[in-house]
Amino acid sequence: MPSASRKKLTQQMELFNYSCRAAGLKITHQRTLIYRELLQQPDHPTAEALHKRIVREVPSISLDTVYRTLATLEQHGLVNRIQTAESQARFEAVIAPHHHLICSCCKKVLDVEWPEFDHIELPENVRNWGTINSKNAVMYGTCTACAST
Amino acid sequence: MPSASRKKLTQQMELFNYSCRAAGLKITHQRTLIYRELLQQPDHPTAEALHKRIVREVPSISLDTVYRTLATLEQHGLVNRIQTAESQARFEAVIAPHHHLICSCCKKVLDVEWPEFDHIELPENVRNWGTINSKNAVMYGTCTACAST
DNA sequence: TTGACTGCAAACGATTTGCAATTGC
DNA sequence: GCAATTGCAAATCGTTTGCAGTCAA
Repeated sequence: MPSASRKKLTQQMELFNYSCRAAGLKITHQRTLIYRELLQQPDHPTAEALHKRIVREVPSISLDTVYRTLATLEQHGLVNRIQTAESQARFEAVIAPHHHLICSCCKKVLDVEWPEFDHIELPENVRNWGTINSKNAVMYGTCTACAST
Repeated sequence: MPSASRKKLTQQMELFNYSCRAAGLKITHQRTLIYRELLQQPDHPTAEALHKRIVREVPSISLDTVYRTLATLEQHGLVNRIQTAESQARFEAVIAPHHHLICSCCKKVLDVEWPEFDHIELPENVRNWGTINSKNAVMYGTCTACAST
């Protein structure tokens, strides 16, 4: 790993530790492993995929803990759960607002920024509905890799 | 039911029959019931909710059939599956492009039109990713009903 | 020390599936 | 009549939970 990204990772982990303390969460070995792995994986892994990777380093970690940790971190806004039409949920570390591009074929999820979307006004009738906390765009299609096969 | 909407329903059911035939799907009593119920329910029911309602009319229909039918209709683009962070999937008859407003509290899903969104250009980097078939916006918030309690 | 966290195993709930009977075309 | 579809029951799969031991603070 280039030293620049290693440094960034360290910073993000420090922020994670800080957020945990602020939320009253203990900083356990497992939580650290899970969050670090999530930061390093750009591919929105499922709980199972995450577990498989971490087990290589720490064979004793259990899948339940991965699930439980992700749920806890999600509750505290440190992790996002992405529900697609697939059976399994996917996760990502919360970094910056962005949107998702999902390949209907291989189910891979790609992050995209879309400032034009972030800035447009909400539809009118939303106002009397209540308060919006977040809005998100999801695009479905076929990626070039799948299209070429 | 006012006669106008009854007439509309009949039209939609005729379209359904037509689409089934076009897709090579047999028009069974159960499929008709399920699709009609879905058309009449504006609240994006879950498979179970749908089943509960239909059982009143036809006690012999099984939950499996509801699941199977929804999956079949979804494959043929007659029904949309809406996956939220909830455990259960919700369904809607495909009518016109629209977007979703989800209350984080009561989990109810409301349809909204949002032509401004439909018309904005896709983010740039999407073009080299592949082909987009559809795009959809989801907004999360708290509805006034939940906020007032 | 002490309550939060973990691993284990068992439970859970939504959805799917194999099979024999039934039904639409 | 034949293939598609259904109902039934059992299986599956992702995820959650109870409990006793362990660990961070």
